Amino acid sequence: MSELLSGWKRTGYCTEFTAADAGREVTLMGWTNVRRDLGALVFVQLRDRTGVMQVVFNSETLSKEDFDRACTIRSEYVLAVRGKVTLRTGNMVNSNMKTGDLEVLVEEFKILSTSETPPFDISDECKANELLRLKYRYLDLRRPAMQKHLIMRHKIAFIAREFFDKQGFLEIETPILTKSTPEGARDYLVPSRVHPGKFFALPQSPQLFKQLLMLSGYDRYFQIARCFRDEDLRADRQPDFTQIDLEMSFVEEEDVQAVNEEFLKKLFKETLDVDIQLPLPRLKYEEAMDRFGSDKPDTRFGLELCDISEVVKHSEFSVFRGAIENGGSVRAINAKGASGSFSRKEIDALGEYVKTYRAKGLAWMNYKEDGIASPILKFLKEEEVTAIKELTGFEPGDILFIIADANKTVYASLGALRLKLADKLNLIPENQFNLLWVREFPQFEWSEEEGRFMAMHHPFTSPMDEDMDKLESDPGSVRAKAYDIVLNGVEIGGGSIRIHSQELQQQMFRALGFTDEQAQYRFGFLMDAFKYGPPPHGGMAYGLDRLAMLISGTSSIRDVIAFPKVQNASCPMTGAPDFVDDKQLDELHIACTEKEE
RNA sequence: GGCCCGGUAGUACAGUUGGUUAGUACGCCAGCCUGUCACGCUGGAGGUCAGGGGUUCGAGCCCCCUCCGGGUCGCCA
Repeated sequence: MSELLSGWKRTGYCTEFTAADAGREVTLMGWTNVRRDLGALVFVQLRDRTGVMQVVFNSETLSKEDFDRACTIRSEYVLAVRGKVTLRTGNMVNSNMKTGDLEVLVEEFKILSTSETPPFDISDECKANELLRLKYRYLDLRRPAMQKHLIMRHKIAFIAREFFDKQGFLEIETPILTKSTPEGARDYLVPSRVHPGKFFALPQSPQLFKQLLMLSGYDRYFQIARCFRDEDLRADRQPDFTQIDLEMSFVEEEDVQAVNEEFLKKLFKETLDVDIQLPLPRLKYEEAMDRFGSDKPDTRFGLELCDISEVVKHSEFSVFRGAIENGGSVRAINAKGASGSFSRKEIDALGEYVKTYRAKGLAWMNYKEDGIASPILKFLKEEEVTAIKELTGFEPGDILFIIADANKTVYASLGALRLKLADKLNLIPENQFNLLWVREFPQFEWSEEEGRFMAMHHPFTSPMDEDMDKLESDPGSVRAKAYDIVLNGVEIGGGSIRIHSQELQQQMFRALGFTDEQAQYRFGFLMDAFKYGPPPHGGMAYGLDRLAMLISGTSSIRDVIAFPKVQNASCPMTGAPDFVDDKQLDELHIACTEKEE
């Protein structure tokens, strides 16, 4: 059935032609988007990745045999048509189409491929559920919206390569099969055939290799690097994803940030024609948490947090007093003018919402025209209410939401509530791109599960100079030379200045509770290398997928990945992961303990 | 692992209080049609109501379990 090209060459893409081409003989190739059969006249919209062109099969100008053949054309058939570009006039013009003033009158054509009826409509209006689209991803990718996303992703990667190349960065590949570094996320493991019982790990990031490249003297490195983390998925998280990864030698924090600000400026100009003002705002971690309850604050709107602990610390209301006495705090968000925006039922729903973040409850005060309505008013003294009003700017027409708990819980729940409120109150402006740096992250994070401090960024991050002496005496208060780049409340990248002193690195491993033997076993190659003159260095990495997602304006990372995985980390199209032959397992020295029918 | 939402022709949905033969639109198939462009007209085919179990005279609808998808908390150095 499929005909061969036999020397036919495509003149150009479907949308490449204009009125100036009228009369020109052209050859177009593409997929049948829409067919309209009027009996003795058949219209087909021919589609390629640029768009569509109408081609016309006329029974008067084609042989009967050819016209009958044209009548067999169906959706998604692949055609090659030869004919004359012709102007459409009068009501033949379709002003909704880019090529609506043109059509090609077919003189000769080939049906290069036939197609079964696709399981869903290949168009942007298609509402088929995502699982079906992912099962037939190759068809889903024909939709203009998906093509637009992948083209944008390409553009971002291309701009990155162009920019970093011009800045003297070398793109150097690092291994995909590498050594497990269990400090971070779970590793994907690959069994070794030649080393029974031993495993490679897929890289969570090229971190150690890029540091070694600095030691080797490649003082500006970058890579568009595939990374793998065996953790649960989210709307903005895939198990295999791509980083724009870079590292620089002989630099401090500001140097890394300066180069990257220029990159971001270029990126937003060339993708969205948005002008980014430099330098970008810088926010300390502590301030970000205090004001926004988040280390990746969305600064496109207000609703900032307000600490009212001081004025309620002696309150008779035991929930408030208790939280403070236990080392926590009481904080509030004043939703200005939102008094009438929430029914009692909706407020209760917000209370349920914050429980997701382990808050025990949500206190609120609704300042109506006739006074404050609030379930907690009876517990508060008049001067406490007055003080709260003063601190938070609480006025008639406002609603105040208050959470009292451990700081971690207060930040998480109020930070989430802040986003929820902004969404409900339509406070988030469109087409605004707020980029900012968050810096001075804590070096360590206490892990209840492990019963020890863990590196918040990673174990190779340098502490801040002024906190160096507290590494052992007070690890919890040590700040790191670590920074994240945040766009509209999404962490799109992060990095740090690394430790380049062998002694300090050893001290760090000890602070993290590793014995020297454990450190040697896991990171010995790095420690060894550091004996040979590592330069001061630092860098960062962007999540390319997230960047593409935000720049494309979609809310799912799957929209900007050609072949993504679903929530249980499987691929509906290939069926991966899947069982393998016993023979393969034998060769890998793996005994299979679990197998379904 | 927890919580929330969802699963009905190829697709998107409707389906009343549990009650006769499960509907609508698009798509598909056939016929007619020379200017369509959301083509039109006529006719037709198409259902494991996710799967299993239960309650009931009777289940798409109620209950339980399982599977699958989405969101999220934990997790993600």
